[in-house]
Amino acid sequence: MINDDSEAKQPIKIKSTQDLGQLVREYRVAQKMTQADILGLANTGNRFIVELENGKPTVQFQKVLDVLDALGLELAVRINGSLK
Amino acid sequence: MINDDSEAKQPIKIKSTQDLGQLVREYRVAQKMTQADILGLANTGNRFIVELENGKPTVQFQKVLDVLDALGLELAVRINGSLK
DNA sequence: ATAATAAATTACCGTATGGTAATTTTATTT
DNA sequence: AAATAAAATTACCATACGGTAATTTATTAT
Repeated sequence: MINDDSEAKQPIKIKSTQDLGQLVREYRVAQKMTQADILGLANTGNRFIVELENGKPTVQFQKVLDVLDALGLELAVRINGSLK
Repeated sequence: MINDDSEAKQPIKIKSTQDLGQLVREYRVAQKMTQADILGLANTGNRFIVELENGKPTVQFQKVLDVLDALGLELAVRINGSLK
């Protein structure tokens, strides 16, 4: 491999629930966690994880926060384009 | 006033929907926008804005993105504590 | 290939979202 | 204080979220 530690450590912009789902899945997999692992930590059902990772637009905000937290991720709001 | 430009330009961590609502309201007011202004831009009803600003946990994710966008804000995900 | 593990789909269904629009309450302005 | 504007509340209600749990499909491992 060329670059062992290729995972970007910078914040990743979330423009859509698609972005969100993709990020969650990638990070979960990178962490070698299963969906079931998260179910327990985030207190949710399998349907939610699947729908979240598939980019469902209507997932509830707090539940997303729970899942992100279970993954060791956090959300931040910033001014458009700042820090690009 | 002691510090005229006191608004932090750094990303603001969102730990809860309370944080989110507070931030949205503060930023909206700072921008001298009314709730009604956002209704149009974000294609939503007054109920949503009120509930969002009041920290309702179950607001739908995509709608939140819409409102943030209308305010010129964006969401980012980062690793817990990175950039603290 | 088989077995085992993980992910996705589905049905059932109680509950809650959120739009609309009218009304009330609160805040701001003159 | 009156008037104006903004924010919040409410009722009505169609839509759909999301838990559970079983089933199916896909992926990984032996």
